[in-house]
Amino acid sequence: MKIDPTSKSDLSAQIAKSIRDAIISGDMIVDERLPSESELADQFDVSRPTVREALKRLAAQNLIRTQRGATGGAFVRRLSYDEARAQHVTTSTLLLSMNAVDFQTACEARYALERACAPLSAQRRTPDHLATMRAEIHRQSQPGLSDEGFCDSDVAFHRALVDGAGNPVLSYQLGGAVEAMQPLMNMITFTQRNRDRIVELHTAIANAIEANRPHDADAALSELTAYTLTLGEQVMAARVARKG
Amino acid sequence: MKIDPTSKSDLSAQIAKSIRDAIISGDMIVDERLPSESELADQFDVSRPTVREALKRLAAQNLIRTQRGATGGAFVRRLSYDEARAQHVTTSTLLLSMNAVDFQTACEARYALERACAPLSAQRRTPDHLATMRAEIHRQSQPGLSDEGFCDSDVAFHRALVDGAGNPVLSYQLGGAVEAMQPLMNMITFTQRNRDRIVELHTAIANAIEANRPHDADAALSELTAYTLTLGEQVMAARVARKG
DNA sequence: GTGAAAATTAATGTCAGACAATTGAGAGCC
DNA sequence: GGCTCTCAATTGTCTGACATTAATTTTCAC
Repeated sequence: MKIDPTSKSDLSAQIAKSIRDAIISGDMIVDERLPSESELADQFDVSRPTVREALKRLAAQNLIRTQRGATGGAFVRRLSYDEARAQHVTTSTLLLSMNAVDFQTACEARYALERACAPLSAQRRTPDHLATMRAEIHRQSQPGLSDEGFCDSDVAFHRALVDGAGNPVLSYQLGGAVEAMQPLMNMITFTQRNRDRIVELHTAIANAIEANRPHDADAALSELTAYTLTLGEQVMAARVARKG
Repeated sequence: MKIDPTSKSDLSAQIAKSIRDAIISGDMIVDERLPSESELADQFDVSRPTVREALKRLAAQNLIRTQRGATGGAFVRRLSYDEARAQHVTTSTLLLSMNAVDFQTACEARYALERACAPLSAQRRTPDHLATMRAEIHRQSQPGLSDEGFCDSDVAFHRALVDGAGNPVLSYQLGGAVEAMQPLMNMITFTQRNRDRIVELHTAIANAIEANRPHDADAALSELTAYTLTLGEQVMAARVARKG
């Protein structure tokens, strides 16, 4: 294996790319062991620290895991749904916080995605999913619940709704999106929101899911969208009023 | 700043986490310069190579960029939509290829997501989006087009549909999903598919988007979903037949 | 005085070699 | 056979050095 010395990018970036390509293309399979750091250093004709930097890049993307000891080394790692979702949440959170996304855009995206899986959830949710939704609704109606607790419960409720569709790929995609956006939306709206109203809408959603009435679920989600948007506008108006 | 020496994880992982938290929490803002590697080494009481491994981890997640030279260093990087989507595509591709996702599940997730934004696209698409869709349809109907070219065009068509919703957050979420799944689906189905049929369905979608008829767009996408699922079943049947 | 060339400097990028820590495997003993 | 002990392989970390890059400052010819 060779590395292009005329390339502008770092050696460690090139080596990481080379190995990443091998993994993505299927040349290396899950749990396969990579050559040791010394061997890689020889193969790529670089020093061991450079190889290590490359391996750390891959580790940061959950592509490999490393083990110390005699039979240790770096191994191709199976990316689990949970890890993938965690990565998705991190990326989405950063994207939103760094790009001044306006509230309406985030809100629209979040509910558009969620409504995509509500019909499937109505059709296939297990009693477990439904029980989780009911439990979270109950938690949300406790007066002593903190704002953080309410937000967590909100995320858990919507996650149960998404998981109810019984499609892990969908759960990964939407779960990541909802988990990233819900806290941001709660941070904006918690000053203005009426918990009773949200509990009411959540109950409507749960009822529709329980009765396998996709259309009702969609309608309830529409109302929740509209209510959230209204909250956003109220917060904006309050901010303008304070400044003026 | 200090690092817990009793923790099981690597020093470089701990340092990376510490800096990452500072960025996510907003303690460090975009384009802010991190201390130099030597300074970080002093602050965390580790050697420079260890700091460098930590920085490479962050670079792999597009959280920082580095610059050489006198005024160089590591800077907090603004995560762009394109980079975020690229990361999302990479993660999704890996997840799908490593977890033996069955065709039906992937197909269902992909079209559920796409149908979520079709109504918005019908309402808001610009002439540009429509022109892109028409151009890709035309390209797909050229007899000389290679399988790879057809797949690329397919992705471009669906991406235009998603972008037509005019919501960058939605484009990031769905674009990533579609771009990751479409090639996999094409890889499976290209032996069986009928290009004319796909062009026909794409045209129906474009017509519905042009006429702002969300319901028609949804129906056409449903048909495309059903057709794709049929293809998947045919491929499976063919495989069984070969083996038996 | 001014402008271009050269030295300075501060930072990342890379290398070589060493030692520490961990862990599985096999030898040796009972 | 089962237990312990040593050993060897591998990753984790450190030290110190040099190379490379690029902005800044200085020098010096004009």
